[in-house]
Amino acid sequence: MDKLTSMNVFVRVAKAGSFAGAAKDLDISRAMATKHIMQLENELNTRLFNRTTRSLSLTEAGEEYLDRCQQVLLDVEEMESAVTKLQTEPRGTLKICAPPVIGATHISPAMTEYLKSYPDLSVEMVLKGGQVDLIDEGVDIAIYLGHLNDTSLVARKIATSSLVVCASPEYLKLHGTPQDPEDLIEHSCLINWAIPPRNKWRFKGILGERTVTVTGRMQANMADPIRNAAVNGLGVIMLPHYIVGRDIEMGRLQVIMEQYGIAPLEIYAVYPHRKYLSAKVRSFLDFIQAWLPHRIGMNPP
Amino acid sequence: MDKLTSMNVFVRVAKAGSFAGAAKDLDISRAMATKHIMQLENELNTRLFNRTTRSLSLTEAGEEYLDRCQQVLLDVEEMESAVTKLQTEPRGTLKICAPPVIGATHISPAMTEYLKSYPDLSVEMVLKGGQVDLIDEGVDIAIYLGHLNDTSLVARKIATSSLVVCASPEYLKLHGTPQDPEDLIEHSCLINWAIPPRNKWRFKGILGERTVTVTGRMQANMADPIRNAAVNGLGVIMLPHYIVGRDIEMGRLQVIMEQYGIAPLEIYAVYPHRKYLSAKVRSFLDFIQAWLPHRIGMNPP
DNA sequence: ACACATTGTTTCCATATTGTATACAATTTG
DNA sequence: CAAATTGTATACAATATGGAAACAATGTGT
Repeated sequence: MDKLTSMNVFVRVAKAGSFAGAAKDLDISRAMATKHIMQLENELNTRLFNRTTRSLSLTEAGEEYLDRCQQVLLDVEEMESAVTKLQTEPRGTLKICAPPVIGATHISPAMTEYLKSYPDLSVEMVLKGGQVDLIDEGVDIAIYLGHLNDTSLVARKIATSSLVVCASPEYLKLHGTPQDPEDLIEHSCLINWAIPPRNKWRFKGILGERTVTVTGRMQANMADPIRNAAVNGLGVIMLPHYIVGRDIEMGRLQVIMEQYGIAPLEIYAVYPHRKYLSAKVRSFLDFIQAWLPHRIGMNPP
Repeated sequence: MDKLTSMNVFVRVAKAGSFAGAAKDLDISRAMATKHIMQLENELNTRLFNRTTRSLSLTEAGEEYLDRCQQVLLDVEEMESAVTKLQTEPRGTLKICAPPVIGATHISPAMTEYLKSYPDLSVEMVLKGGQVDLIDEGVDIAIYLGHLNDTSLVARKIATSSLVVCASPEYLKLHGTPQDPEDLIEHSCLINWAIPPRNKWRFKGILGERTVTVTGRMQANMADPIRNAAVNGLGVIMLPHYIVGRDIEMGRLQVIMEQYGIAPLEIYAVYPHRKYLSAKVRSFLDFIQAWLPHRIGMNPP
């Protein structure tokens, strides 16, 4: 009895929640399904399912076995396609993590576009900011803003977005329009800690570079509240163009200090450093790297 | 034909360098060995061995297949023992990387002691300083000195060693004995870039902490040349006790500024962040953490 | 509450596969 | 150049595989 086959049957039974369902999926008899599972249980000397003739649930051991089985099966598949040099299609589940705004506005549309090409692939998106433990959470790819100094994660720059300083017209009318970086010290600058450059805003003018440590009436770890506050006249913000572009078009926000250069925000795709990269990860990285720069209104990196 | 069995046969054949040898190891007939390999080759549509009736060599595809096969087989074994809750003995090969001096003087003896308990385990030691790419090099555990800021590697503090400032008696007679941290600026301080605190020596005296940036006539990326130079009167060094302890005992070096406190050197074992830690890694970490602090002459962390 | 349908399991059996023994050709070694 | 050893091919016995049908257990619908 091929153990890998049995493992596969096990995974399918666990997913289907029934022997009969899995048997139909795999096009085998119900009898064989039980035999495979029994074989595994005998070899492991461990019950994998709690079954009362009518309902199925994984035991604790079964839960762990399932998790690892899937990994092993994927590894084997990867291995075989790598050796056969058959560039197999991405398949399985791609779990991706991104900051909320860019995730919702850009990564997610990219995802749906990407999925069209690969019917055997499904995707799981987690939108949250800050550092994520890729391994523990089983994340395949994370999107990070700005540089990340972590040697055992691999980061690939997939796009850049220009940073713009802006405020609502009302605010500027009330407090005046800052002309120089130093003027910002007197202003209320709203800070998003999740997006570089945080509270150290660096400008490149005719006279060289200048960095201003700004403060203000509001800080947050997400871009949306900050953007909103700025629209409502609470202060000056420095955010990537992809977040405030629309507000600027609509006149809700007004760009200031355009004469100064600001190093653009760099957007990275980050993935765990593995010896062999799975097809789905490699493929999506290539895709997003080609797709994103155009949509985000900037040149490719 | 059980594919995992076939994979195992393949690995054994590759290692033995012959079908007959592997067959004897596995206690099967030579005929079966060929059948297993042919089965794999047929499924993969790829030749794994170049065989001229009398000699064997892996094809390029075979090389890669071997590498991955071993990983998969280990994973499966790990999985089964994890699920069975049988704490299986460490087995396979443990590849460990350590800075040269501590590697030769402490890790290596620990290793031989440790190996006694586990007959199925073999070890591969790489002695080199600096950062190592654990994944690419297939290293299971690396020993680092001082703090490491890499979020996706896990670091466990396994010992500390006090740092001592010392110089040869001849040097001190010739240049005088420094009494205060500031005196060091006038002295030749030999720096080892591989061991913190490098050229920023921090002392804790009655009057608080003081950090001195030292310079001197020699720098190196390994402790030995520095130690040697100091013994030969080239200057003052700050090195962990486990390196210079013997020289101090023998009178070749003389400790100075003992009245100042120096934060001890922290010794870490670092391993890749994986969801499931293999028995051999977990077990060795526990061992070294219990073993090293006593031998290195310091309290456990 | 009760018949029914569906589920997981067991039994039986034809078929396919596995593994060994043996024979054979090719090649190295003494 | 003989002898031993290697990888492979063939034949055959033992075993395992997989499906059909029977069976027992449990929800479900009326």
